[in-house]
Amino acid sequence: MMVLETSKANAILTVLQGCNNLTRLKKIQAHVIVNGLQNHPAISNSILNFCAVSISGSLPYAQHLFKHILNPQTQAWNSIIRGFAQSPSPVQAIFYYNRMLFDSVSGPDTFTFSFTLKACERIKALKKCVEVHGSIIRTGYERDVVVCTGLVRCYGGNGCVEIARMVFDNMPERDLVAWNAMISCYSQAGYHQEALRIYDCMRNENVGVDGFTLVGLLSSCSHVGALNMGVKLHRIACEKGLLRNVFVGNALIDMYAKCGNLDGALEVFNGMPRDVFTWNSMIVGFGVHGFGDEAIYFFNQMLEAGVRPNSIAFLGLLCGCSHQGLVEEGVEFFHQMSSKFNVKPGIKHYGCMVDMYGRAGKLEKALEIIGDSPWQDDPVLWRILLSSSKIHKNVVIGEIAMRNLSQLGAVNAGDCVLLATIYAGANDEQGVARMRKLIKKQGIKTTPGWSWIEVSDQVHRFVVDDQSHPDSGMIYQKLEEVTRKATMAGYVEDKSQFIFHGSCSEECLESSSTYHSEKLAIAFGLAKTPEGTSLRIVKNLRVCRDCHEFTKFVSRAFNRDIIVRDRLRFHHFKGGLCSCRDYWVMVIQKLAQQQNRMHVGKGKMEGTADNNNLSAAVIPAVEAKDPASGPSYYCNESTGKNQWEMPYDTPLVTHSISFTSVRRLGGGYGRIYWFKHRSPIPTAAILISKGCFAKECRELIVSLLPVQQYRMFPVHGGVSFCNVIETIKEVTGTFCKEACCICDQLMDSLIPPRHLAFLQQTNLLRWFN
DNA sequence: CAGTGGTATG
Repeated sequence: MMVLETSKANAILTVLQGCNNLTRLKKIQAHVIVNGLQNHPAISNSILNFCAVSISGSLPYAQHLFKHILNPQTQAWNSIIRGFAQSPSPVQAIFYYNRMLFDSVSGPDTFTFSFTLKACERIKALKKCVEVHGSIIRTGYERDVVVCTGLVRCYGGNGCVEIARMVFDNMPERDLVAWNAMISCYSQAGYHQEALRIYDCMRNENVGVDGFTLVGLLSSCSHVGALNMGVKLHRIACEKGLLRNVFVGNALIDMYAKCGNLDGALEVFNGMPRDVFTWNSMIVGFGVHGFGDEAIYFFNQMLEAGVRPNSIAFLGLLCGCSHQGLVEEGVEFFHQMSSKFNVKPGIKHYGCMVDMYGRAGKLEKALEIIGDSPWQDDPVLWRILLSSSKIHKNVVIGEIAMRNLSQLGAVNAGDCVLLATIYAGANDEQGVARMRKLIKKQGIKTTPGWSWIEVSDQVHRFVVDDQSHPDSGMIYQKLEEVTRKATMAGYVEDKSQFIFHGSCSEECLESSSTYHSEKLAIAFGLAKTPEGTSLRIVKNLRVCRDCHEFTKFVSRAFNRDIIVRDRLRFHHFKGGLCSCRDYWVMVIQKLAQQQNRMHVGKGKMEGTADNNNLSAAVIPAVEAKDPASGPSYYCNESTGKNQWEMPYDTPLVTHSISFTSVRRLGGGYGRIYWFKHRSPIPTAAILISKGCFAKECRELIVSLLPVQQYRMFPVHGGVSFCNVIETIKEVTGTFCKEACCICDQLMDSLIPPRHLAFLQQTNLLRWFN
């Protein structure tokens, strides 16, 4: 009999392995039940795992299955956590993780942690990550490579690059994935030099290189304009046969385009399979170089290839049109966006339009665009208009733009400079004086300017009047020589007041800035590279007029090609001329001071970061309500509030708990857990707070507690769950899971109706909001 | 029985 069952079970397991859709699965399931194997651990796990994890599975169904598992084992928990971690609502993974820690006899293992960390990373739950980290250490899994890699990613993704690095450094061994995680962490956080630097360490450890490594490194190369490094990576990609990897190819295209080498980009493009990213990289690449025609060409090719353009394709397209002055085409594309391609224009698209009209001198039209856009309350568009007004010396529109900026409380020094320049152009001394006063009053707040230059695989960064470079002395000496030669070639230093010369670089505003960062970078580059090679410099701001002139003459005097990528576009200096044909004077700040970062995903970020805080967690309990399985909590979708579905006085059986929560106590969040020892009357309680309970709150809580034994417990990230468990042991004298099962600590606003009424009567509700 | 990673726009 046993043998027969085993062979049946094995047969079913084999069929399950090949299962690829839900309908089929349900048939197999029926078969399983017929054979009485529904409690076979391997089979039920396999079914659950398929439903939770597979693309052709079904998470709700997995949840349903999970609910009916009596004592889910670690693997079952893992399946459901993993399923949610990769789902559109990773927050539920954390919900299950918490329940696992509290409700389950099964403890977490390395898999649990790696799935949970993935969820933390995706929803940016830093505090939860810290806490999981605590649990990892406590359970002794901190030596596991995969778990640590998850931690590195999670910390990195939450902006804690240094912490990520610490975890990384403490790992007993690091595999390729771990290195890749560290590289992409640096790269995505904008620590490009570090990303490239760590690659050197990596090479010493013989872990090899794969597509992931290359993508991370290439992304950093494009940000800092490290073409030489990029070319080396290109070679490695060739050797490893990775050129047909779309990710690598796309990263290469982007790198070549951002480093100003469009031929290189084209070459890669021609030899690889393509996806949307590929096309976008080309369109954007040509667009930011001001090659509108080419951008349009690639756009049309993309359509022919049957790829649907998305908002980024249009951004590149409009940017190209705007720079090349293709107003009609740009307008046409802008309209087609929504009418033909069903892509909703975003603020950046509107920005391009304002810029396009503004640049073409159609300022009224630009004003109209802003009026028609949903972003009138955003300073960005007004700032673009202000810049356009400057190009065309239009005082009236300039003042309109400024008025709007000031109404939005968004005026900054750069704006004042722009308007002052317009006034100066109109010989309005008073206007200029007004702006000067305004700048003074506001205090000049500028983005510090810096320039990057790559010299023999090393990226060097300079700021204004930088003295921090080890070769500082040499650099300044060289700069003197360079300036002398440039002057002999005809360069005249333009130290006159920024306001009268249309410079729009913020760097010019920096106090008595004698040596802008790019001059230092140029001097350094000239000193450190062989004659005849070209210099590539990347700036975070626009090139100022003086530096632009300077670079022109340097390129002639030293017979060097100098390619400067500034915030907005490329300048190819050669023989005393610049590819932008001094267009830069007109190329305005446009997107330079875009602040839409603030708008994108604002609520989301703030909301989740706070909500996932451990004891404060407001993670919605979205467990589907299943009438068959008795009272439950659920999240009311329409109000977003968690609902209490259990009558307050329901006598509870084992595995249930009476629970109430108090929010915002003493400046933190609080929570009370009541425990039952197989009896409907709570025998002990634990009060948990993020900080300390306010005295009056404490009194209230204690008066509400139907128990004699209680304990106040401050919670700190990283140890909280363990603290709670320890405390349960202490308070109850034993650690009996059935007796003291904490249910759903996450339901913050879970206040039973009767309790709520009481709170309203006593005006105590304010503590809950 | 299982697990970790990637590109374009700013």
